[in-house]
Amino acid sequence: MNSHTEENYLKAIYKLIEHDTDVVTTNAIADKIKTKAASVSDMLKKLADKKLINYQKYQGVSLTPKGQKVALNIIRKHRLWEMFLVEKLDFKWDEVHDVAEQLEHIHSDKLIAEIDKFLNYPKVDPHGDPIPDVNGKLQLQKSKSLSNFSTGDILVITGVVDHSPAFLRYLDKSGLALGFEIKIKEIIEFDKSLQIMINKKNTLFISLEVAKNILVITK
Amino acid sequence: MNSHTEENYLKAIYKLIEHDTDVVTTNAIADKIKTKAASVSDMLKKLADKKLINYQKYQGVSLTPKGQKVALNIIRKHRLWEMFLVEKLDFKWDEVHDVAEQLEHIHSDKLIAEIDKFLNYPKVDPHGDPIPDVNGKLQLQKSKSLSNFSTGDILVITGVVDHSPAFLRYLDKSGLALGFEIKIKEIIEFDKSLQIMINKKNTLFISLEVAKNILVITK
DNA sequence: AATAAAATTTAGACTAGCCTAAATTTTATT
DNA sequence: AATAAAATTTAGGCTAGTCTAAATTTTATT
Repeated sequence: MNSHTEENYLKAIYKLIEHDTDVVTTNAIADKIKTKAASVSDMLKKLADKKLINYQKYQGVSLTPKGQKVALNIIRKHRLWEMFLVEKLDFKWDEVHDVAEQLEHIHSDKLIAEIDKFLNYPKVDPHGDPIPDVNGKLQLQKSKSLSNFSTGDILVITGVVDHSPAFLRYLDKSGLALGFEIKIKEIIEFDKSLQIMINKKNTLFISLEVAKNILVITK
Repeated sequence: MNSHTEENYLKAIYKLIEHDTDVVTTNAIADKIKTKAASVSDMLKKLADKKLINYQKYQGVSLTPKGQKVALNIIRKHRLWEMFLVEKLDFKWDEVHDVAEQLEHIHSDKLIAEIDKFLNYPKVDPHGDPIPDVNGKLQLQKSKSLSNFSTGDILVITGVVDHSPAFLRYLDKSGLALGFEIKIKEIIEFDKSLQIMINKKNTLFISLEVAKNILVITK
């Protein structure tokens, strides 16, 4: 049986590995799940015994196929639950994380299959993150950060990098949401901030920091 | 913080006290939650320290108002989740218990309020059990066991005593469901089994044991 | 290459919950 | 009322997961 805690470790490792390196450090994990490095070391030994991770003392860890499967299943459940909360229960996209963090550990294949059906098999969650399928397959994200584009480019918002409620509420307040069209009117020389037009209607200035955290595809 | 385990103890105590005595024994609790009496003794001390139960060594336990509130809140969540599973996700009434047993421990007031709203504020769960309101108030059940009635009585099924999947599936197979009308055609002298007519259409024999586990009100 | 700093692991201890076996208290029976 | 049986509690131990402090290994810097 996979405990709640074990699942959280595997998910953390998966997420740390996802974009960056091919190996995660003990400290990075400790940081991510808000525990101490010593506790992580303990747990890594146990996960390795169960063949869920590849682990050599002092050398960092990666997930075995078995561990990756567990991690992706948790992520699938997390994202489906987030979708459910937003689509069916009127949660805002900045309110779903903590509850989904609990719901993702409910064990019932039927339950998650029915939720998936109830939501009509969504491909992405409310933040634009892809939802792995039952086999752990992920649609690869071809979107890039808004900060990579140039004046005149016309783009569509597909996701966010930062998922913090503070950032998400800022986007709401600025009238930015997934699926909205953005045209880069100007990139300000001084601080690289962007003047953008949203849905051909409103113009808005956003900082480089904000632009970095908005994911888009070209239209 | 109320742990998962703590909540299960309080729920068990509530359910054991519900109909019968005013005090529960250690063994009864051990039995209910499938643990050993020694473990229960340990836990009772802790619950008493937290003022969740009234407990004197060797004298059995009852819930304090604080403990009762926790128990009723868990029961509320359990029954709302069962309702959700049946009404929205196509679960059968014999399939919901184990999943609801997990879902009842999710902590989020907003979540359960939204589920309640989504279901349009149901008063009873799929088994006919009343759903406590946010304050822990319970609609009192005025239904009685079908075994208490006599030939000629016309009744409506409102609930079940036994909640086991086996019994529930037997009812399904026999064409019995909540809200259905029953007329007692005859009570067989020999074994007190009943011949009943369902919804003025089909007749059926049921054992005394089965009759005892069906709750009804007079029409 | 040697050493200092940083990262990681080990040792030893703690808590929540559980267990078995032994001791104690209550209840039932003579 | 005394004793046997049943119920309950205590004592002592176990596991999962956490922690701090100390030891070890790796990495960075001189």
